[in-house]
Amino acid sequence: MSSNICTRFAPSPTGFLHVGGLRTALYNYLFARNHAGKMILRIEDTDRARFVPGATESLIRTLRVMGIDYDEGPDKPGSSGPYLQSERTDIYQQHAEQLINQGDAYYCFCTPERLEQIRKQQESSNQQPKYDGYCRNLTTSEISHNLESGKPYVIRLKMPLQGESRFTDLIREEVVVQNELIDDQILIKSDGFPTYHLANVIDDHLMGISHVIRGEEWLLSVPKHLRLYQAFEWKPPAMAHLPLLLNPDKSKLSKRQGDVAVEEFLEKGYLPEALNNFVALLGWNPGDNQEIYTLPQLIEKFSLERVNKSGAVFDIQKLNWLNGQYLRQLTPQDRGKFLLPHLVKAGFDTTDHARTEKIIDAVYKRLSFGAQMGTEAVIFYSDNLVISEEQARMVLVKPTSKQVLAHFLKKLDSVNEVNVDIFRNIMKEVQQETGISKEDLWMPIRVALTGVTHGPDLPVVIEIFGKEKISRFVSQALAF
RNA sequence: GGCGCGUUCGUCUAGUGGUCUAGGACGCCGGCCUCUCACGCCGGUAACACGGGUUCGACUCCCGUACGCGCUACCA
Repeated sequence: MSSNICTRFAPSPTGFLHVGGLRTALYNYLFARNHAGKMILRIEDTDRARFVPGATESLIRTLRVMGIDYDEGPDKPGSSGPYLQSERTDIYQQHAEQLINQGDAYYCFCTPERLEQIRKQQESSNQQPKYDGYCRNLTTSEISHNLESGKPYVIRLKMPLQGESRFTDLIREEVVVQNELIDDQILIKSDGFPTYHLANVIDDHLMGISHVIRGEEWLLSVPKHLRLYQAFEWKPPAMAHLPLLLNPDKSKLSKRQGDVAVEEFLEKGYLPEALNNFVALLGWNPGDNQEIYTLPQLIEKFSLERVNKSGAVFDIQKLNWLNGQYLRQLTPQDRGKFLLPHLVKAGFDTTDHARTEKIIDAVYKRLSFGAQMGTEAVIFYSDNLVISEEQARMVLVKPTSKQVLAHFLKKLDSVNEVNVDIFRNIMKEVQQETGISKEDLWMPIRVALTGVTHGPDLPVVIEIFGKEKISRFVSQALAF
């Protein structure tokens, strides 16, 4: 780890890891590893009102499952800690004071009510809402009087009133913002905690972050951050603002339109590798025609230059396809290990290991994700024939079907057990005796055994069923 | 409203002035395999937002318009 490249993923503990957060974390990880640099996990928990107990632990757990193996974080102490911003308040306080002393920040005693009022005024006159600078020029005696009388205050950044801020983003290139439009951002809230803007600048500097890779929603606050770096006389890190992940209707990806929590995808039986692969390709592409990449391959190929500028729709269909690809690539052992819990979750009896293995083997090619095990394997766990679809019912009422079923049952009675060879023999004999073949021959048996017109190969099904169950089901079908 | 960012098949994207009658993938449609569905294989459908420039030549460069999204909090 000889390079000076260092990235960070800095979520706030307000809930589960979001797929958008996963992508941000992944890009930070890929970039760091690609440059033989390191990555830090920092928890931005300065908003006490939105803090969710357990969220930090959940975030850490999910990142671990996803294989995003950062170098330092709350659970991995290193030289840059502490990694919880709530444990760094002294640092922020100290730096805020420095800013005040330098004249780069000022105390503001305005009440929320006054702030609300000026905002309303500005909005009604179609102006950009912005602090009016009332406390910018308070005299020192006014300030000390307010302070001494215990008046609540915040500390604000003193932004230049004119000129422009320009910076180069690694993804968006040149960005220019007029300074007069930038608010005197609150740096320290009245509860003494810093806002994101102050904390992230101080931490990024102190932790030696070389590249800030985060969502596009932060793009317009970069000038404020740059002003801070300037005031502290620090070298700002390189910036890369990622395009947003979108709902199918192109709005910002949200819970309202399907799942967004990584844990939920994991729960449903999506493989971490597939999720990473999919999410990596949302907004970035290595330029070849490959679709499936291992994590090491992603690391090797990743570059910020190839990150797109525009938002990407999270297309569940493609994820399903990709996850199916990964599922089918698994070794039989891994497949069994991965799919078994979903059989259990569906409430099926898995105590017979050999049988369970056969069932998994019979259906895995039909799955996009693990939870589909419940519907795909249900045919092996029902005790009675249930005809649930119209198509299946139509098969059974055909006269030829009754004929096939009757002959089949008679043949079945003459054997002691059923295996693939015996089954095939019986079918051949039924065909010869009835003159019925192909679909008219096989489909009645399929429907009689499974209740539906689709499913795994019949020989596979009959071997898992066994003679007794086959006989019972066919009798039921005959009586239908 | 103001400001910022963006705009290639329905979706993810390749494309960095001529190789584009625009390539790949998902989806969809058709075919093969087959008792069925799925898998797999083969084929098809479908896009440069619009208008001006610049240039011998624009998907590619510039400007404008439209549309989308983001920011506009004592939230991150």
